[in-house]
Amino acid sequence: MIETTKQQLVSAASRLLDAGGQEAVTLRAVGERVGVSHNAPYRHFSGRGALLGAVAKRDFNMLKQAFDDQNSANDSPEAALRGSAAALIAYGIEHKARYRLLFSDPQLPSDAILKEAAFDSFKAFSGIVARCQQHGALPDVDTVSLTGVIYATIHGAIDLEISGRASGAKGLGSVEATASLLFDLLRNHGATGYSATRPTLAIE
Amino acid sequence: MIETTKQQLVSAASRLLDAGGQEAVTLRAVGERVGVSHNAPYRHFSGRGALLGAVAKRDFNMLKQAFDDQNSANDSPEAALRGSAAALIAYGIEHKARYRLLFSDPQLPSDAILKEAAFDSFKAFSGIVARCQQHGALPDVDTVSLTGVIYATIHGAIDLEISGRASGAKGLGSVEATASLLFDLLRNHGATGYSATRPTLAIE
DNA sequence: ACCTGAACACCGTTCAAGT
DNA sequence: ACCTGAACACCGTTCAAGT
Repeated sequence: MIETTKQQLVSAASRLLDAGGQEAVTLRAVGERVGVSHNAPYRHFSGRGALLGAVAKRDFNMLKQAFDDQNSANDSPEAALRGSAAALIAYGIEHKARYRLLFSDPQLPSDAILKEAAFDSFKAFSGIVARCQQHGALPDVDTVSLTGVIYATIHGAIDLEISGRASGAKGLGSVEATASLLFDLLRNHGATGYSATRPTLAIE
Repeated sequence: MIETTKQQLVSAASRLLDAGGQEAVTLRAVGERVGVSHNAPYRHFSGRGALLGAVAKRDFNMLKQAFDDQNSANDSPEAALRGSAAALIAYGIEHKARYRLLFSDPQLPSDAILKEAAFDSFKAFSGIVARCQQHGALPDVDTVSLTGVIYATIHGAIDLEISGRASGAKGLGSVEATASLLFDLLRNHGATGYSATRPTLAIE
C-alpha cells in the first residue's frame, strides 16, 4: 500500500511535528522529506494550515478508534473509561506537538470535516461516560456536562504536563494520577487499586 | 508614574497579544508602538522570547494578587475558591493570547524568576483549596493532588474554550458551568445556587 | 493535473556605527 | 548606556512557466 503524494505530505508533517514541534513544520522541510519542491504542497492543500488540518483529522480518527476499541475490549465501563483516558494521555505524552495541534491550537483552521472528526472522537468518549453512569460508577448528572468536566480535567492535566507547567516544584503527580484521582473522587472517595486494560494505539 | 522604555515594551507586547494574538507580537510592531526601532528591544531583553517572558511574569503576579484578594474578601472558603476560579476564567476569556502564553505555551522560556512567579500564583490558589478542605467543603485528600485536579479542570475548560474546541456542537456549557459542576460534585452532589464574590482584576 | 524556480513581503537576529 | 540602519538567513505565499 503505497501512499499518494498527498498522504506522504501528511505523514511527513506528522513526523516533523514529533521531531521538532510546530516550528519545524516548514513547507520546505515537508517538501524535502517527500522529495518535492517547497511549494508542491500547494497543489494538494490551500496552504500550511490546511496541511496541519489534515494531520489533525487523521489523528482525531485514530483517537476515536482507540476509544471504540477500549469500549469493546472492556466489559467493565469503568475499565473502558480509564483505558480511554490512558490512551489519550499516552498520545499526548508521546506526540506533544500533535496533541496540541488537535486540542489546543487556536490557529488550526477547522472546516466542517475536521470539526466532525473532532466531534466523533468526543462522542465515542462521551458514550463511555454514559455507560459508567448506567453502572453507577459515575454520578447521575447530565452526561454531556459530566463528560465536559472529565474531558477538561484530562486535557488540562495533559496540557500542563506537555507545556512544562507541571514540572515545576509544584509537587503535582503524573497525569495518570490526576485523572485517577478525579475518577476516585467522582465515585465518592472510593479509592481503589483499579487497573484498566493497557491501551494500544495504532499511531506511528 | 511614567513607564521606563523597558516597561513600555512589556505593555506594548501585552496589548498586541490582546489585539492580534502571538503572531501579532513582532519586534517591529512592538518597537513602533513604543516609538523605537525594531531592534531596540535587544537592549532590554535577550530576544522576543524574553520579552514575552516578562509579560508572563507581570501577569502571574497580578493573578496571585487576585487570588489573595479573593482569599481576604471572602469569609467563606468556598466563596474564595469559586471567586478565584471566576477571576482566572475571566482573565482567560478576556486575554486569550496572554492566558495561553502563561499556561500553555511550550516555547515560553522560563527562567528561575518566571518559574517562581508561576509557582507563587499556584501556591495562593492551593492555600484556598486547603482552607476549603478544613471547612469540609472539599474532600480530605492530599491537598496538592486535589489542587492538581481542580487546577487541571479549570485550565482544561478555559483552554478548550479559548482555542475554540468547546464551540463545536458538543453541547458543553460555559467554562463557569464546568468549574461549578466540579465543585458541586466534589461536595458529594450537593448542588447549590451558590454565588461567589464578583472578582475584580487589576489588568488593563 | 502536477510540479518547479524565481520572486516578494515579512520575520528574528546580528553587527557596525552613532550619541 | 541606549539606540539606529543595513544586512542576513529564513519563512509562507504567489506566479509564470514547464510536462
